[in-house]
Amino acid sequence: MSSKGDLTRRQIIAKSMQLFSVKGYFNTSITDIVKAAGLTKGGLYGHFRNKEEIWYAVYEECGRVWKSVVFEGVREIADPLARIDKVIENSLENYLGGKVFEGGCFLLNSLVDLAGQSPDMSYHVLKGFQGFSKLLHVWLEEAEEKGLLREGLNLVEIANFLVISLNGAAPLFAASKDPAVWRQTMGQLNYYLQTLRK
Amino acid sequence: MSSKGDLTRRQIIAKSMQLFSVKGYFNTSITDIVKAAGLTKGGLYGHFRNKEEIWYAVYEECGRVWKSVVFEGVREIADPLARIDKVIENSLENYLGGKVFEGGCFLLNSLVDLAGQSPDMSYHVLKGFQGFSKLLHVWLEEAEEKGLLREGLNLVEIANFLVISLNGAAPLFAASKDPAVWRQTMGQLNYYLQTLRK
DNA sequence: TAAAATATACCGAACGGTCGGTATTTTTCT
DNA sequence: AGAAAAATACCGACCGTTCGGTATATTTTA
Repeated sequence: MSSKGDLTRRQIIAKSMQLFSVKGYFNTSITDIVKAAGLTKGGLYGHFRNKEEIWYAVYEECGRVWKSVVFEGVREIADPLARIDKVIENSLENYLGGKVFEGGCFLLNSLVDLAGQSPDMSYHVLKGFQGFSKLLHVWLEEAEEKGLLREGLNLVEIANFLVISLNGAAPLFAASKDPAVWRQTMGQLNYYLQTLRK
Repeated sequence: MSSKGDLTRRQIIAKSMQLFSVKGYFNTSITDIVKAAGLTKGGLYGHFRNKEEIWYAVYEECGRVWKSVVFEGVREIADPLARIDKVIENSLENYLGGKVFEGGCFLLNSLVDLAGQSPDMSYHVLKGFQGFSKLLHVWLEEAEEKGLLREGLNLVEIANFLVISLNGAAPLFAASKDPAVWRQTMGQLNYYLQTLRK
């Protein structure tokens, strides 16, 4: 399972994830990756057929990392609204503000980089964000059933708005490196969610 | 003033703006621009010394376009909160949802593309967003002085949050092409601003 | 006809990707 | 266990192409 080649493959993915996050997919060259991973081109192409295949591997790994950070300590929270609070906190403080990526977020970078260019790849990322929104939506419905929310709210719209706001914080934090970006976003999203409560 | 060369220059800027919006700066080649503008390389390099200079020209032009769309019909609004409402509506419905760009927003694309790569260029874009936030902040202060807002609000944080949310809508709309993205953002930001009123 | 604008032809560097060949492991056989 | 065989991992040179950019020739405009 953990043979030498497997380790190298994981190293390629890890380094590529960082490079794609900072430089973007198109502006990261195979040479960049190869240098960062301490390899040569020939070595790399023994593990991946082409550059796109590296992206898909990074995407999967990034999804795992994202889930582990964003949903940490969430499952055991009974109150669905507190669960959402926790996910927002994890997303901003730990995922974005933490040391997950050196630069901007790989997922958002990919969305911007690939939109209107590589439909297949960007579709994957978009589906991921939609899945996230869907999950928040389910939790909001759960909150509604428990009578925690005010009447007549558009839950789909609220879920999407949360995802959109979280996404907006990413590029501005990446460019400014100012923690105030995610702190203020957290503050306002907390307030916003508070206003939805009964 | 409107000599043939001037017209060509404007054409280069217009086409580059579209290409940068869709493909991003690094993944747009000079050849792409030249083909779109109906020129050859030699012709282009008579107008710009290098690719970066094209970006700066596009940035300035984009700023003009952005202002003209986002602040349309805003000056004559006396109520500062209504002014903010209008700017949000213009940003989402006309700037983002309108036909200003074929793909994503050039400004956000630049922020993502250039962050951690070209400090000079990304600094320009960041300053622009900060200026936008500052303007919203001034309007919020005006609203506070007029007694339109609840007490004890963090106006800087609110202004930044508005900019962040507007920014978050851009990549998701660019990738999905679904107008619901900006419509729902508009709905929730309207609601959010409403809760701040006295 | 002089100047401005554009086209042509080309440069060196870097791109993604391939290839033959060589270490290095891992498996198989005795 | 230890040698032989097979599979794996890796290197470094090189492919065709495209990159941003330049020098010069030709056309167009005023």
